[in-house]
Amino acid sequence: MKKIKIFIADDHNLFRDGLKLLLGSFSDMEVAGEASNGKELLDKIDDHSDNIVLLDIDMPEMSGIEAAEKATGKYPDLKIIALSMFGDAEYYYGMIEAGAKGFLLKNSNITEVEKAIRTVEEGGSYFSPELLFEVVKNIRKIKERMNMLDLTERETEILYHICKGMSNQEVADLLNLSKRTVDKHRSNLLAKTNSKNTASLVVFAIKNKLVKI
Amino acid sequence: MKKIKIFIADDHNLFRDGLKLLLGSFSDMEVAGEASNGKELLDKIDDHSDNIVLLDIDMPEMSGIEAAEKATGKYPDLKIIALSMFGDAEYYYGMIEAGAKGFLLKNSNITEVEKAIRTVEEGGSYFSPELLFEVVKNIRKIKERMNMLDLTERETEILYHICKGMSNQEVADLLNLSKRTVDKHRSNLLAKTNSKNTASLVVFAIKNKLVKI
DNA sequence: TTTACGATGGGTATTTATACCTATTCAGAA
DNA sequence: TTCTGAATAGGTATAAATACCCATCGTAAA
Repeated sequence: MKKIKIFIADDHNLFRDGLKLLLGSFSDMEVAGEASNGKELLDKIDDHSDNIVLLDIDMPEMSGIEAAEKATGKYPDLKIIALSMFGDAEYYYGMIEAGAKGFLLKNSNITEVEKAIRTVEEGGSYFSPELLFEVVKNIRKIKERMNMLDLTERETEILYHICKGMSNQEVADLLNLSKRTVDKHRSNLLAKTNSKNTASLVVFAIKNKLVKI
Repeated sequence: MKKIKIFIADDHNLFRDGLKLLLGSFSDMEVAGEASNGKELLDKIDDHSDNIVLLDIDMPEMSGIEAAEKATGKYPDLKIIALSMFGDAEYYYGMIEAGAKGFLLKNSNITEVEKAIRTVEEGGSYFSPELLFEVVKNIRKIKERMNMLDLTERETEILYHICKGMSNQEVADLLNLSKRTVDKHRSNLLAKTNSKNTASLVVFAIKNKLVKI
């Protein structure tokens, strides 16, 4: 009997080890490999393109989404099931775009994980119902985020430095620009995000996860 | 043989189930109960005061710290081992104050968990070495946070309005104060939070949950 | 009953942010 | 190949924020 080979990428040893044991109860599955971050996943994924990958969204070094993008870029047939905590519903679209075939909450039970693995293994898709509910609930927020998502690279960069507490002059010196250029970018940021001043701009940036704090 | 009874409180089914299986490999331990949030833990903890509780810090409804405080208030001899993700080192002091006897990262392996359980069960304390390292690294930040916690009511109120995007003049009009008074409060806020301008003040406020966004 | 501190507000000065206007260059899309 | 838009930057002006100085009043703690 051909076993379903499963690869686990999660930064928590305890979680990986526990999941391994849980999956061990299914005689037709085996955990073929594991990684504690996205980089490691990419290094180890060679010749495993027929595997199921259980991929944690929230990992250090390289986020799950970034890892998923690169992995499906390399192996388009790779079957990725994203694992996320409750409240990470906003990463849903990112993961779908990155080619994930399934999306589970860590709050799921092993039966749901089993169902997801079997469905995806057979070429289908599986998305946790609770998560879909969350997504629908947050759809307005997501739309707002999409509307504003047309910040340019430069604007995003400058927004980051603003949130770090730098003045326009300091940002200009750092990036070898004229202060007037930074002024202009900052004005455009206010307009695009519909903010009236620095304070509301920073709140907007954090609320919409444009910057990490 | 008297078994070590272990209670697991974590909001992720998968994690709980996995941990249960992992602990099952030790013949002298048994998982006597579990809860998916702090409230449930408090409801179920009755007559289990001799147990070890593995308690996740980050839970919905009632945080791990709050749950730990209430639980040790009820059962001072309760042996709590906190579980946290990397980066939650700032909750270290809160958990210690709440009476936790141990602190583990979810990144630990089962051997370390076993060691922690046995040590705490025998009346000792166990703290993950990586976590202690993190704590030392973040000690300056923690001090800063402690220093700033003495924001006055007025300052907190004004900080809130600043984060809403109001100028000093607008805040003054709203609260029937002189603009100069608001100026002064704002300066004091910058000094107390060690921020250099509005942007870093807002980031600080959000990061330290002084305002909700 | 001093003493400390929060809340209030004024004087003055500088720096920074914000709002309009303008223009050039360059790359990619239509 | 024209055309759009991003990135660059200057002129000018006002508004806002920030940094020092200072004082008064009331309350609560030492």
